[in-house]
Amino acid sequence: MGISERKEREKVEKKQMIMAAALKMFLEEGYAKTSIRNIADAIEYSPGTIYLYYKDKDELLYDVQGQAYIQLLEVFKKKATSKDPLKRLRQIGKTYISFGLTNPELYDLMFIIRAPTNVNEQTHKDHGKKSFDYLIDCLNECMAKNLVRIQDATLGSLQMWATVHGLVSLNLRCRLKMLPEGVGIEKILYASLEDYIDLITV
Amino acid sequence: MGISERKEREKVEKKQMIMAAALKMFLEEGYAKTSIRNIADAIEYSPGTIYLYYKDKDELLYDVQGQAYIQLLEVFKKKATSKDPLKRLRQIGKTYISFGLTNPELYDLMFIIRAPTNVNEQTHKDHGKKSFDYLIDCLNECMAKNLVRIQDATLGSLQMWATVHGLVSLNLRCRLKMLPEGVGIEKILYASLEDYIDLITV
DNA sequence: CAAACATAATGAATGGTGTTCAGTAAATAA
DNA sequence: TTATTTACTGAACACCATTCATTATGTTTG
Repeated sequence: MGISERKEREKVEKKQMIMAAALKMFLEEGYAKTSIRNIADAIEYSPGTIYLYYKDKDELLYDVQGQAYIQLLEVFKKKATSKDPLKRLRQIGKTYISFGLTNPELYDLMFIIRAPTNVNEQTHKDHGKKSFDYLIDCLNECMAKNLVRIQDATLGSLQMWATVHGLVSLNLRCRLKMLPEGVGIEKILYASLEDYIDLITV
Repeated sequence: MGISERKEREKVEKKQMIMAAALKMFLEEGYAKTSIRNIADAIEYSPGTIYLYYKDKDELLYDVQGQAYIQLLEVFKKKATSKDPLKRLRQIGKTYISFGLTNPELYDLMFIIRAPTNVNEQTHKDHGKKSFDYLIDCLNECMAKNLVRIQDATLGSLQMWATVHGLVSLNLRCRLKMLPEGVGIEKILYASLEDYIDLITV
């Protein structure tokens, strides 16, 4: 009997439909301003239905975060492909900043906001590791070729990630207003990254 | 007639009383979980009264943020006082990380969370600038003595701030779970800072 | 085919939230 | 003493996340 299979498929599809609607609304209006009722309205179901597929609003966020991590990794794999590991390191950094600048709401969901009750550490452990490993691998290659002044790839990756995340998140939260005006903030962020990579190169 | 003066004083005192209660509860329970009603209960006034002193919950946050910036600057002035600018730079970085680790909720209020409706850019422009200038001055002194490989003090300060903020905020949001376990996260943060300063020193 | 069962969806109800505002009480001025 | 200003109240409004008894639909069994 293929009925239970079909039902299973429909269930998965409906869950994806809910997630897609939620993601769209999170990006357009922000997580906080998107209510379960709004999502229910958008997909033309009652609020209660959403709770048949997601335990609570947090759970919905975790799913969206996982999706976002996949997106980020895909962008890395598309944009940071130079054979030269040092060039690739620059590409990774640029791609990350560009990702944060062009998808501010998505970036927010992934790295900045806090779910009302908890954080799903597993989401970040699992998905986050893949992107982080992409950086570690690149840095390891740089180290093997003696291109960078870094002893530990993990520590070096953490430092570079902290730098770009710091830049992006401070900008997203309008905490860079004390910088001299006139010059475009985006230019400054990229320049700061370039400087950082110049610092670590031999 | 000193009556209006007294009234003015009482008004200021009451506002401070509200802010103190709010700050206490923000730190204990977090901004989101603290309701105007809770604050009103704590100070034994009705919810409506709070709106006589603060336009909305956002405004209350801005006031708390201003207070927090003052605190941060005071810690800098107390803990980062070495005559040697390079040592002072290390002290500033350490102090910042320590501030974020020991006051996670306060750090959250200042640099991570978003007020429901807006961000008061002026708060960060004004208060933030003072702390940021403390860093710029230090870096300028390092540059004058040819101690660091940095061309632009503002850009250099931004980079260093991004690094420490990145470290602290990623940790606060449990985004460092992919790091090898066992080693204390705090140690790693401080080590990462040390590495960074080693990088920029001549 | 009809009855029994399983699944899916509903939507009102609960207990919260920020915010407003007509009404009241107290302090001051006339 | 009366009038006026000021401070405060707390019920009311429109929302929120979440729950759950009820209903509707689809599937299986006798």
